Amino acid sequence: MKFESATIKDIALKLNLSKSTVSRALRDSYEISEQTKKLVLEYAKKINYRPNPIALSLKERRSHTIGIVVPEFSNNFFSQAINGMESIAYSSGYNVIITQSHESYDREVINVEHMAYRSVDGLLISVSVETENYDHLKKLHERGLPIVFFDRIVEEIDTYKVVCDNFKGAYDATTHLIKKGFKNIAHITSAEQMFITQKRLEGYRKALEDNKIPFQPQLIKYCVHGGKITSEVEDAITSLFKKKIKPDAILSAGDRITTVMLPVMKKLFSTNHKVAYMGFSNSDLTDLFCPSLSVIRQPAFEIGQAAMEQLIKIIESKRPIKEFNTQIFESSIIIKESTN
Amino acid sequence: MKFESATIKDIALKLNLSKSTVSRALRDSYEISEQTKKLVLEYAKKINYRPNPIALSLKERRSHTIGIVVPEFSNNFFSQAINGMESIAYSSGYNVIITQSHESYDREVINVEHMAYRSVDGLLISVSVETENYDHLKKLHERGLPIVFFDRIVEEIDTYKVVCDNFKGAYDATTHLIKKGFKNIAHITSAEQMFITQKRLEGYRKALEDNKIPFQPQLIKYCVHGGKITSEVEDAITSLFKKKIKPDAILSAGDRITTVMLPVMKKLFSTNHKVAYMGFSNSDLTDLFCPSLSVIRQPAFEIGQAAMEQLIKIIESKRPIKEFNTQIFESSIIIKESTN
DNA sequence: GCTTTAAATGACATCGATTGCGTAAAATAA
DNA sequence: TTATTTTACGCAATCGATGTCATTTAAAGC
Repeated sequence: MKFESATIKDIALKLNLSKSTVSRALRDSYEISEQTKKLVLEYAKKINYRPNPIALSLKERRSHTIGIVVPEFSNNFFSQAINGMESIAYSSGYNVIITQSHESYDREVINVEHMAYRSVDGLLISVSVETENYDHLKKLHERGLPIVFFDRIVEEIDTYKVVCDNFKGAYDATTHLIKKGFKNIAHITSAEQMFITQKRLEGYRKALEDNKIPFQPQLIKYCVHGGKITSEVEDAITSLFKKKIKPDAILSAGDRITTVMLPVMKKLFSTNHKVAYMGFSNSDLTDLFCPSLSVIRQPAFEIGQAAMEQLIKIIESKRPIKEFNTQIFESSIIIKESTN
Repeated sequence: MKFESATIKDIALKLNLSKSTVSRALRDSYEISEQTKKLVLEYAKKINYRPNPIALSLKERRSHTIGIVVPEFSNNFFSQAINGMESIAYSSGYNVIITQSHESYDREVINVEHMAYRSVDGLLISVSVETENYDHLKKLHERGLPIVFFDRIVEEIDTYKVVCDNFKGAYDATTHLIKKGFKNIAHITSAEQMFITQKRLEGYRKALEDNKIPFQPQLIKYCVHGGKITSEVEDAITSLFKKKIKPDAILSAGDRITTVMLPVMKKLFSTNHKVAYMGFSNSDLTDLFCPSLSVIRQPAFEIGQAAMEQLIKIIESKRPIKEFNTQIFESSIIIKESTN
């Protein structure tokens, strides 16, 4: 099955003109007489002519398409960020292609390369939890592909980055828990090597320190798959509650971990085990939970917008940009029943 | 900023060969001597040569890319369906491009046309709630673009379709509510013109009929934006509870409506207003709700897989396919506290 | 009536890769 | 030795659109 489209050649043949003339008429060139233009435009409309973007991409080496790679869009933070990106892209005349890495390094490499070699003018990416080697991105970046990182950024590649103040988010949340009287605050977080994991941990530690609560390493649990695999969260929780000093509160880093943690707790402790919960989450549904969940919410839409704006700036700049900054957005903590 | 890649020409120039020879060597043609092949392959590897997919698409009029258009991927049904589609596409050597219509007819038209004219070999689509005119799809379909519909299908276009048994889903859910003793079962549903809305309503009515419960039209409320706008759900609920016969149960059609309905009820009736809830939803979080939610769950992943399989079948078939069928999957009802 | 000049249009190369056809050189057959 | 076949490669067209550089035509100038 093949999908055929009208081309400039069809118009030229029909009207007994050359391809060049038709092309110029369509682009409203001053060199073409009004009469001819009218003729061409009318016929083009009649046969529903559309320029073939593939041919244009080949010629112009531009596709007006931007690639987005996120771990998963069932994660609300990412789907909201994508909405922000789309809003900017569409109003700037760009289209958007989206793929998921499913937290897999291999899939991320495939997607990134497919997009790069397939035409995108630039790339917005939040790396997978597995990604520790950045060669696939470095290589493309060095060869001139504009890249902007958001949320899960790669420190060692010098370009624009857009993140949330993860330190402060975790600091504020931890402080809130401390103020509520919790002393043994566990922190279930994502893979250790991730930049945002480190920042969140720092915020957590600083809050403890500022409140003169000793840091207990055994209260920190890493989930190497970012909570994608339920059992890792289960293992983390099990091992936390095996210790003689049991946590009275849990701070979770990441949407996935937050939402997986709750059913796991329910499953493990059928009785009303009183533990406070607080977590990073952009889900709209946490209010409906039992108990309703206190969360750290990130301005995902705005982060997406900012990242897209920066990327388009790079793409459209005439000369290579040398100075890059990192935009930092504030998250907000929303207090509900789970930390009472 | 431009992103430059090595081309066949670069290799040809360097090795003093013609482009054709290089091309054939890379494709391991029998016409090329082993020696030359080795030379070319080695140099290609050295400079990290990749064929330019844009040029290939132009030439072959095939892109090995499939377009997916869904209303929103924050809707779990769609994100799960997409995962199913990706799994099949990747293992068949296709890449996938995804866009959201955001339940907007205009955006859907733009996305569909962008994809069609941009290169996709085929299209998987679930139409937006606003879409009542199908010309944008008909036009492309008539011109030979392979299209497969899933979930929100378009009846009047003759191609493969993959859906859930919406009639049965609604029938089973309503039957369950009736068996639990509920008599005044309201049905809050999506836009009236949608095929799945009609089927679900039919299932609902049949269940009433089979149980000798009179159908009350005032218990049916349509949300023309499919619940995307909170106020429409609020209005629906308000008007339901204004009547003298108040509903004792609500059956909601659609993920969005289901999850919006609950906070709205909470907001409108702060006291413990005892109403049973049941709804179509593929969210993983409904278990955490207060009360945990009885749902009709659709096999979204499998639906996505099936749709992609059918599409690839059309794309790869040598001769036009004339006979199309509609695959129907069973949904399952999961009983929790909200219908007790 | 012949030259200059502007206006309108066409021919052709280009972007990167593929491919049908043609052909020089080498190998084989007669 | 000459004729034929095989091997190994190059040329050029193609896909759709753009842009440079002619070229034609007509109007204006002398």
